[in-house]
Amino acid sequence: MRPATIKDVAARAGVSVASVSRVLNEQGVVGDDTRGRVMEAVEALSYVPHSGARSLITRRTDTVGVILPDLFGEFFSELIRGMDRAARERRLHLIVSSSHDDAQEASFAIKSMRGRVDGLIILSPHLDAAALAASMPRSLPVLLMNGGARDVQRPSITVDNHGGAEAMTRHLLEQGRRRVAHVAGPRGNLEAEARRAGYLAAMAEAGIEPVVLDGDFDQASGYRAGSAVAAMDIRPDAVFAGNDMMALGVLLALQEAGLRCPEDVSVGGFDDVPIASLVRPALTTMRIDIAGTGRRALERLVSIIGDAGETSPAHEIVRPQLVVRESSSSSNSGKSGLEAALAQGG
Amino acid sequence: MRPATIKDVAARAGVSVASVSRVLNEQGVVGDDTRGRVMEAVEALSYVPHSGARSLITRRTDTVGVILPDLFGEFFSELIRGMDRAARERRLHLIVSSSHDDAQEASFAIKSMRGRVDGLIILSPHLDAAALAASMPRSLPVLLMNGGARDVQRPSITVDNHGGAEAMTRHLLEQGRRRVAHVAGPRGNLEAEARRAGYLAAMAEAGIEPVVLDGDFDQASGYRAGSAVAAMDIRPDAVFAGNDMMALGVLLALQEAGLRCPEDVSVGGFDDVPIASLVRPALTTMRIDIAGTGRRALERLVSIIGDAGETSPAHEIVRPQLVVRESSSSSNSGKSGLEAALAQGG
DNA sequence: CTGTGTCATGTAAACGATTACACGCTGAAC
DNA sequence: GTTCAGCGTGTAATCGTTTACATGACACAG
Repeated sequence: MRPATIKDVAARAGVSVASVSRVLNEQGVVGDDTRGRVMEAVEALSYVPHSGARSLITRRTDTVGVILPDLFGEFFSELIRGMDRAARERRLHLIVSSSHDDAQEASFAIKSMRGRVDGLIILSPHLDAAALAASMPRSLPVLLMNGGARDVQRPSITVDNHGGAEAMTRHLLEQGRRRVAHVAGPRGNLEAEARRAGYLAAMAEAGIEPVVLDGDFDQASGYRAGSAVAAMDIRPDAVFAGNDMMALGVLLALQEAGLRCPEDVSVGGFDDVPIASLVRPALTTMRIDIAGTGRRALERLVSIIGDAGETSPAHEIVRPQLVVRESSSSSNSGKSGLEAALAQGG
Repeated sequence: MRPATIKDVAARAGVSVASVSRVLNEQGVVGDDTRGRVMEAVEALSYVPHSGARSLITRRTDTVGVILPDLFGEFFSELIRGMDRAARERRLHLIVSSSHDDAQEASFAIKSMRGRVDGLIILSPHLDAAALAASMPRSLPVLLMNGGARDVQRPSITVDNHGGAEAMTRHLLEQGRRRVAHVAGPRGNLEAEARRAGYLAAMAEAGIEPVVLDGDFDQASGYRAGSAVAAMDIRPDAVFAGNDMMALGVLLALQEAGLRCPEDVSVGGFDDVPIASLVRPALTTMRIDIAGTGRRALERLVSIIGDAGETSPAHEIVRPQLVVRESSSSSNSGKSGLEAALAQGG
């Protein structure tokens, strides 16, 4: 039994397909009588318009695509949640495609989405803007996040990673720490590079020799870096990890090595993922309103789609905010940190 | 400038649209010469077939929908990741729609996806199977997860929550604990109910009076329950939380109250979300291969779509596996737990 | 009674792909 | 020299919508 078409509905209601269409789209004038009979028929046949046929003629799909890197975890799930909410309010659908580790894979994903979405949000922390741009015809509305957006002539939303990293490094220094080490994210990841650069800038400003350890944004690499820190001859008294997940790994390694945080080594992260406020000691970090940023990204994409070609390459910057918690504040009672954690967890 | 159509490609290549279509779909015979010229034209015009037009005639959208509840967090992001991978391998797209708290909202989401997907994976931990079934015409392939799948006549994948809860409770009892409390998930959530029932069954079997505290699957509610446990006159010596996030909250509250885990109170969770192995003490839990289950769900949906109507209502059960970590094993050295954590985190 | 404007509805032409069928050509078999 | 098979290609019908335009009914002014 094939699904009902608009013709079936028209036949059952004893009207023309045009009237059915008018009722469903609430366009043009329709008599009350006609409307009623159409509604009844739609209900009875449980009719749903064929989206393909519709998009064929309207030239819209009411769908937007989201291209994500492989790194999953709390950051991206929060981001998508924000986008999803905003999309629903606008009656848009969201096609997601994750796990794109290199530019080539991402490029392929973009190609496979063209023709079935009205616009695209691309999160590509890897450079290779050229490759990306190549797979995006100018006609396709695109909003870039996380990356070399300034290079491509496209609208974007990026986090001020450099400034955030500077702020965090300065905070640790202001707490009286001197040997502040940095656990960097993966090479080639633009966000990681910017955070590293911000750290280096702040250290240079303070006239202190920087110490950078390698990591790749996941917890295990943070753990390894933390162990390395604990074993150093001249042990750092603070660690700024390139993101929260690595910071958690660092915390664990320090604890494991018998070091107290923040007394022996204070720790800072980046992102403020939900779990950050829920570990002990609660993690000092640079907060990004992740879900809000996702929502904002979708809203901007929608406005770009609406403008149809008016792709003003406006580069919007999200400025992360320092959130001081126990892991970096020596004068902190456990209680206050805990209450903060609880408030956020709810 | 409108995007190129198959006609434009045909014109540029000097062939008919039929040949272009044949080249692109690798169907039927085409001469090498023709093929080459079509490819060239496709490239030059950066042509992408219009998915709507295609789905109109082929009656496929090559897209599957996923309906999620509001509860986000690591569990669902892992699940989606598994689905996404499997979908990509099959050149399918994934439309996700989250944040559906009640059956009515979910029902609406299902309706809005009909007509634009070939099939649907529905995660609805809330009952109201009737409402759901109503919004699903039999013609639409559906795979149910998490819930009252057995009631509706539809294929499903569900976790053996009852058995898992029994196993966990027995494990805690076998460790010599007697006053094992349970932090239950939200009322009306079928998974939560099953886990509670499993706990009650195991306690009855052991002839011990059960103690159930209310929670709603998030960390904050676990924290509240943990605080309550710590303050009890006859304090429980073990807590089985309905999921890992609540277990983390319990751990925090206990620590806060100055109780040691596992010495004073041992703790068990459910799900084995990635973070579970990465907290201290590492969390004993019932492991579900979350990403693998997501993959499996997608694969089954695909096979249902393929069978076209042969909707065998096979109810597949995923059996969680007990993973003992520090939070419940008194004879555990910190080191071994840590190594396990590291191995998993990588 | 005729002309005109308004309102409700119907008719039919798009939209861009797939594919059954028809056609023309070549070469082999008789 | 005819017939036939097989290959490569083209023609045109079809999918289910939306919407510009045509149509018909009706009321009202002249």
